[in-house]
Amino acid sequence: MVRQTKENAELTRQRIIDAARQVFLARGVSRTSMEQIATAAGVTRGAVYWHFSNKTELFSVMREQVFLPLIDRMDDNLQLENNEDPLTQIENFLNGTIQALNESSATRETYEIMMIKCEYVEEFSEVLRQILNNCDGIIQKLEQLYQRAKNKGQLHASQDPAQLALDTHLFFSGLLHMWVKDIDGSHFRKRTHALITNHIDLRRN
Amino acid sequence: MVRQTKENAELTRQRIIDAARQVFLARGVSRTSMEQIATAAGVTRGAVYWHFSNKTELFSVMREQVFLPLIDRMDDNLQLENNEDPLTQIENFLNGTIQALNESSATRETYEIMMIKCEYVEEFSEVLRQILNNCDGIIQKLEQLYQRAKNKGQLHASQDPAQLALDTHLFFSGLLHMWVKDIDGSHFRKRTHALITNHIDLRRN
DNA sequence: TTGCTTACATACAAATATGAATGTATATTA
DNA sequence: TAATATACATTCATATTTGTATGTAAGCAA
Repeated sequence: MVRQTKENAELTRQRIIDAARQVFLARGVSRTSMEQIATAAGVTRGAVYWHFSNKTELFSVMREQVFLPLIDRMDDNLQLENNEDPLTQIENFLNGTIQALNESSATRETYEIMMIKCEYVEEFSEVLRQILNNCDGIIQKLEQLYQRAKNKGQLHASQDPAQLALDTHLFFSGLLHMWVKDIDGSHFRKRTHALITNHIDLRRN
Repeated sequence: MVRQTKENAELTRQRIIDAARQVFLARGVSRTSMEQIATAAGVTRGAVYWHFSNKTELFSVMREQVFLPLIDRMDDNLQLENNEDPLTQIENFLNGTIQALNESSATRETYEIMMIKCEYVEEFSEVLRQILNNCDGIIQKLEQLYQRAKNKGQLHASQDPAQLALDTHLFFSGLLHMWVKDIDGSHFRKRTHALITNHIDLRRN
């Protein structure tokens, strides 16, 4: 095969991205060579370099393909609505994200790569900054929801929405990390739902 | 310099470890070559290979030098005592760990390397397993302390020690991750104390 | 003081990875 | 349908890195 149609080329491109994800997952981003990605995708390095200028760009594309939709979804779930029950909305947001991981292997794998199979140095520090920015957004929205919950009398009077938001965000961060790291011992993954319920119930008046 | 005395050799060894930590921190573990470590330590690769058989071993030694004492310290802080105030003991444990990070740059740097500058694949997956094991220990001890707190009436009756322990562990995991990632913007690092206080106060009856 | 060992430095061989250059057959377009 | 651009494969030149092998001067034990 020498020259493909546009559509086929697009398929090849996607195959390369998927192959990259698999090799990143198995060998870590740094140890992965373009040759390994090409082989996994059933093409040569020429094809990989045709579609992506280098490994960093390929990584970015792979990441954004999974993360941008996920962030959108999270934003949606955290959107202020005329909701009678903001606390449950937060709970749903947390559960929804875990559900996304359970449902999509691409999402799961990308998360794992980003958390424990990638070194955030040089070009990759930029990614870290993006992640932190995204965290800020989530924290803000959580705070607004907690404020609403407070206004509706769902919280104890002494609780501060800003602090609650940070606490929930840290809980969620930790949860995602443990979820990802607990690969075989699914004894942790199965508990997530109870953990989330418990976390929210701690706040309920 | 060709042949050092035993003491000097030990100093050289330690210089290599310290140099490795610096280069790991700046370039990530994977991208770091033995040559770079040697140069940073002011020796040649010959010296590095004489003291350590390869990069993985050097990494392990660097890690254990910081982690084993830290884990010991954490264990101590979580030890069951005839303490009147288990909740405060947990609070002190959390604060103590953050304090260790603040006080020792080696600890801080090692944490940063392990969290965002290291890929957990192949030989390194073993490290991940150790970390998870250590987490289990912490969770168990937290649970015991929460049980004591409950017996003493420090908690609300509805709260379950096991769930609280997990929640605190996730909070703490997330806290450490954010603490490490929030390198420049120390706006987060400064809030840790308040966050910890708040987290514990959420549980107080 | 001799001989062995240590604590490195230096040199070597092999493997691996990268980016670019070039080749080429086929889509696509004018 | 001829010209051109595309979608790759192949080849090449160049670093890098690794582990080991060898060299060597000084420490140390007898």
